[in-house]
Amino acid sequence: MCTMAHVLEILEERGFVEAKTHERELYDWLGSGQRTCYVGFDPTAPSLHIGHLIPVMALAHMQRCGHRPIALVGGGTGLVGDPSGKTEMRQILTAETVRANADAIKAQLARFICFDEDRALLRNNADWLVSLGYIEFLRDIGRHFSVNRMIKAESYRMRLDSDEGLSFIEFNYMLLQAYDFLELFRRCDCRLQMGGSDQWGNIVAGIELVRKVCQQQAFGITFQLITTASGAKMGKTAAGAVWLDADRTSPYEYYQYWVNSADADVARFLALYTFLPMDEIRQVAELRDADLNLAKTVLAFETTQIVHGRQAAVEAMKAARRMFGARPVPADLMPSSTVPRHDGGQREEDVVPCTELEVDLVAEGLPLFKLLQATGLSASGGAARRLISQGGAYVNGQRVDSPQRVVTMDDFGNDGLLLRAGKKHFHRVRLKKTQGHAKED
RNA sequence: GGUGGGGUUCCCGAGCGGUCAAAGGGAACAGACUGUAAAUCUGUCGGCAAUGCCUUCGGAGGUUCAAAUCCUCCCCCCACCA
Repeated sequence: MCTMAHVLEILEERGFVEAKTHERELYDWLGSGQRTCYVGFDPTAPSLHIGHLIPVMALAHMQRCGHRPIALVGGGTGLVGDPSGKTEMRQILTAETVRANADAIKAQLARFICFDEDRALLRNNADWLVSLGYIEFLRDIGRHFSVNRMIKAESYRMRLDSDEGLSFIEFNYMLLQAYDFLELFRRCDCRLQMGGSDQWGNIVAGIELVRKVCQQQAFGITFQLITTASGAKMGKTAAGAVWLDADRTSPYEYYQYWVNSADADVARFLALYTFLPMDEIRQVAELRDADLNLAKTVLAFETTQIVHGRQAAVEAMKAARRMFGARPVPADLMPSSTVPRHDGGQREEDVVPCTELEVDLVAEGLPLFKLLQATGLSASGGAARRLISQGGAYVNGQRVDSPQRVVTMDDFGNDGLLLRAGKKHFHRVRLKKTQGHAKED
């Protein structure tokens, strides 16, 4: 257990914290022993995405400082849907979906947090919420809540003022989340809840419930809403969210998301999304212009390594280096990073997205726009034709100038054919023997 | 339950019988410039075997040579009133 650094100082220094309750008492409480804290995750999808990373990293820092994090999967609250900060009503999930999603999320959390020997706990609030009796809940919990206060809460304001309105089921969400806190306090001596800034109202409600019911002090921390330098939410790309699940977002794409970070975001993201020491991260301030790309390499490598493992991260980096010709990271830049500093052996593993085509399809010539469409580089034939006519299509590094371009066997080398759309989107196409006459070799 | 206002292409939002695949903005994509950055400028932005054809304006019918635009019924949302 590391005792030299106070977790609150770490979280503050790295830019996580937006607000906290009872600052003095919270600081003392966290500094005087092993504590238990929790963050809730609604299992609305079978994978976490980059937007979830802040609370996940915060839990990881908690554990690294010797505390015991609880990841609370909202199997019960997921059946209700949190309206906080949402402009639209959540889709209501079935119990089976919630259960499956919770299992998947647990596996992903394990990449950040060690669950061995109860060093961290995973709980599902379905365990206590689903069996609640309505009348009993109203009498025991509901009586502690003032509707007057609730409707003034910022978290409900948006929906209360909107055209969409707020349904009663959603209005109850605050009570359920407050009740979660009470249950975790009782079951696990958990006195700290953390969450996004939109969770402030729900967290405070829980703190008050613990005080009213148990006469005990509990605490809350909310995190900054992290946006990119251009103001966009984290993890939004044209293709949708950037997922932690390798089947939804490949390690290569994940790496690319991070390496494409804006200059202004690099240092901030290193602090938030990696575990590298802050004094090394501060070096980034001295980098200028293209040198910042080196820091982006470190950022992308570290983040990818945490989620997908070292092997995948190395491959993603090598692929990026091959495609974009990035320079190796010098030894003195962020030395704590385990990013490979030199080009290692020439592995031919290719993590660039790859499609296999049957030889027969190519033998008589395949229009390029069809191929662009088939590989997903273009959404439709029309989009592919547009891409070509705008000069954004490349075959083996050569810009294609004719919309009539046909791909033939001559375009395929040992590595197949490398397609490129625009500056950043690569796709490899390999040939496979057509079934039926696979005998020639 | 009453009255009024709405549901338009990824989002916001015009259109209110033909000239509408549907203004404008945003997002996105491509090009130029670059550093796989930002900003800027330019172009594109429903689908297709493409000087044409097909699908789209909450749903189902109807009127008309012609409908996102008019009529009928239905579904959903909002506001005020009860």
